[in-house]
Amino acid sequence: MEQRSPRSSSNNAKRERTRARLTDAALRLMSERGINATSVSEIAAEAELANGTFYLYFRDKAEIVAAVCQAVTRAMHDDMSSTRLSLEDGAARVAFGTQQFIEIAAAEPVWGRLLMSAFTEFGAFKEDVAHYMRLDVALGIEQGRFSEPLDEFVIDAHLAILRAGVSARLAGGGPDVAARAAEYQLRILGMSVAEARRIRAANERKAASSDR
Amino acid sequence: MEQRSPRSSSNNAKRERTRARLTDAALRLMSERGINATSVSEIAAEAELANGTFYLYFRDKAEIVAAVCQAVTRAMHDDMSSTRLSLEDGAARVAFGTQQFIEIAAAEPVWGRLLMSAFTEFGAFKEDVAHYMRLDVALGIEQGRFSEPLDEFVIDAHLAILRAGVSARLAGGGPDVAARAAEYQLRILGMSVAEARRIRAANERKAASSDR
Amino acid sequence: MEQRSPRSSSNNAKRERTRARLTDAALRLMSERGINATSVSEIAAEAELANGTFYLYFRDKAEIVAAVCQAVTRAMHDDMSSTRLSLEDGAARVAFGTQQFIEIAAAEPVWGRLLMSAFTEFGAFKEDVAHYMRLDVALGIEQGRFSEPLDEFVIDAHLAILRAGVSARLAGGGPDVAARAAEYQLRILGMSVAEARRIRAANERKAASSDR
Amino acid sequence: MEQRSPRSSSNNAKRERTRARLTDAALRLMSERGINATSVSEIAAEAELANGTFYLYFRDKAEIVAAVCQAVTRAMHDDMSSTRLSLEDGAARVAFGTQQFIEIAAAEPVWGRLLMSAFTEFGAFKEDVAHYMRLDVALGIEQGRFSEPLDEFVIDAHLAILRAGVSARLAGGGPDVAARAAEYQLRILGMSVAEARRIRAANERKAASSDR
DNA sequence: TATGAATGAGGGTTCATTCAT
DNA sequence: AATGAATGAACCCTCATTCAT
Repeated sequence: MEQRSPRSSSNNAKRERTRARLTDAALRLMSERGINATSVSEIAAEAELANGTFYLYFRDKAEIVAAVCQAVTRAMHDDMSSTRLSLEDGAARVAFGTQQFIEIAAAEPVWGRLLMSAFTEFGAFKEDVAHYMRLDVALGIEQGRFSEPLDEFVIDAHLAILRAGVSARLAGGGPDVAARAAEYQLRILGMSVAEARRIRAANERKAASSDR
Repeated sequence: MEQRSPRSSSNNAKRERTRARLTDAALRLMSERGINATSVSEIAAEAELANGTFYLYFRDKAEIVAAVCQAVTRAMHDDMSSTRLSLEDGAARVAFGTQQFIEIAAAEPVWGRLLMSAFTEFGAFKEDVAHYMRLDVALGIEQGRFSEPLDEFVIDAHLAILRAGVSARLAGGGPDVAARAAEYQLRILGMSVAEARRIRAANERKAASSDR
Repeated sequence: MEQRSPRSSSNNAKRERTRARLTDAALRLMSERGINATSVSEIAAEAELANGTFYLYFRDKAEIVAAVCQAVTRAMHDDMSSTRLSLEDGAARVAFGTQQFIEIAAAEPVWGRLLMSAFTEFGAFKEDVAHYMRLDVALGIEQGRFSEPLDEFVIDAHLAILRAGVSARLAGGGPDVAARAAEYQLRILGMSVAEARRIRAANERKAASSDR
Repeated sequence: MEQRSPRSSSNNAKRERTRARLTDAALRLMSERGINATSVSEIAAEAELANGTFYLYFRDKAEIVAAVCQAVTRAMHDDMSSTRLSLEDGAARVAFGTQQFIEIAAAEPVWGRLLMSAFTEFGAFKEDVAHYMRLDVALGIEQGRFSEPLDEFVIDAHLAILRAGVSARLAGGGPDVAARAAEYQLRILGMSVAEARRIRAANERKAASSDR
């Protein structure tokens, strides 16, 4: 109580660690059985914490759902960024982003499955993913690569395809699902079949050359 | 014993009416708050029936969910069929089907919202819709109108766009959402932007000329 | 309404038949799944009658249970009486009665199983069976064949052995179970092992010579 | 974190106390009205706990039934053991065990009544009691005291007599019921009336000299 | 901060019984 | 006499949340 700063800093670190234990546990469980089907007690137990401790870190169940979804979104974002942002062609970015997103979801099925759950059981989450998508699409439009306008619905359709891709991939679809999803998105944006295919092919080369 | 038929017919009528009260109540509630979030007691209460009465008409909750989804599917099907089947071009059929589906969902938002719920919370239902979709897509492919193969994923993508269309429309999107969704589907199938637009335009004319 | 007598007699016949349908149904079901586990609706359905009809014949569930138990007791009694009553030795009667009782229960497992159920789930029934038992034991005592007094407990013990015999026989025990149960009862009554065995042997001969 | 042990010990103490409240309540109620006729809510209410609390201590109703039966079995066992095992004569042991069992059941009618219920409504329990019985009977057989073989049915008959004894005693039968039940068992096993009576008499002396 | 015992509303389901027809 | 639709209390069980320690 006297030495405020050091103590509270260590406390903060501890707080952070405990919080992480909870979100990790929640991620694991919700990914496996779905968001709604995961109970607060199960989360606490998985985190090796007492039932009531949960409420020292989250106001209610909704709050941890939000936190976990955000965490996964962020983690996926971290796993992606490097190559994608180096692409100057908006269309290539859109395609590469989608393809990578799906591949990461397949490589980390815990993330992927949570996302699928979040899409259907936790509305607020959608916006998180849509954000990045919008940026890439906007870039492509600016560059005159796409004929479609940038509005709500085009993003909705994009997201829908992304979801379908993740879902199919998690359900055992081969890796070409990712590339196809990307290609479909380009077509939706108004790109010709030939051009979309070219970008897809280029991306598949890039994806193959990057380690993961 | 003599007046068998009238009696049992009146009883049947009553049974039918009560059953309808239940499915109607279920439709209303599930449409509003989602399938899982609607409890059997709520349904019974909304139907102004005692809790236990529910189980005289449905073995369990799953059964009424199935019944309601089936009823809505059937109602939508009835509202659609006539014109669509008269179209000989598979591509036109695909587009017309999607557009009409979305418009009906918008005209009967109670149906539409239930469908959205059913897509995510009642797996069996998806297949019902996918079935008709597959037929139309197959026709188009046979006619050489599409370049994409007819496989799982292409249907998944199709359904995803349909869902996005219904959802956007229910959320307040204008009527062009329906036409756009149809157009996107055609593009996904590998049709050129111009051709897809042509079919969309033709469909919009047809839709306008049919009363509903 | 005018011709009271003929009508009501035919009605009585019909009433009786319907009542029998219900008790038969109850017997079948309760025998299979136990008394408590059989519901009134199931009984009515098995009797091909409407739910509510049941209450025109029985005040409540307890009443049909009583009726069924009584009916079975009576049926068993009818199946037994002839030979047993011709035995003049009380000890032989006791043994023969028990043995036959168990054998009939094994031959008509529907009866047997109901009895087992009734013993444990329907107290009042016990007295029905005890009645006949008491008579035979009393006779033996009068004849000086047994050393034990005729009181509550000796009858309880008797019944307990009878029950154990029926139960073991229904559970797959061989036919010697019936003879052994009878022998045990004689021993309980104070008869010497040798004498009890003699009577058992004599009974087994009688049982073999009677068709059923 | 430092005072782990005291804290958790106090918690354990509380847990133990609450659990005991529940088992006690269950014992009382099940003893009065039977096992099946006692509902979880009644148990919780009798224990002055909320409904849901029950499930923090027992997975389901079956578990508390098992726990209560086990507890009573154990309590009875603890109340018995000392003298019985000191008897070297298997026959004496059999008789003494039965007599004591019945007497304890009479002295603690709550236990006794639960046992009666358990015999008929909780199958698993029967085996618990049969186990000890078998040991004693086997000993007597080994010593050549009994002429009957040690098989399923002889144990069934034994149990049946024990049950009848407990039941009669609880229903108001005098203390000689216990001794008589024991005597009957010996007779069933093939011991002569005189010898059985001798052992009974010896046991009654022992029982009188033991405090309870 | 952390615990974990306790809560109680709510979920799905069954069933003896009543009553209008 | 017969029907069978309707009732509603009761049952077992789950879970988000609170609170004394």
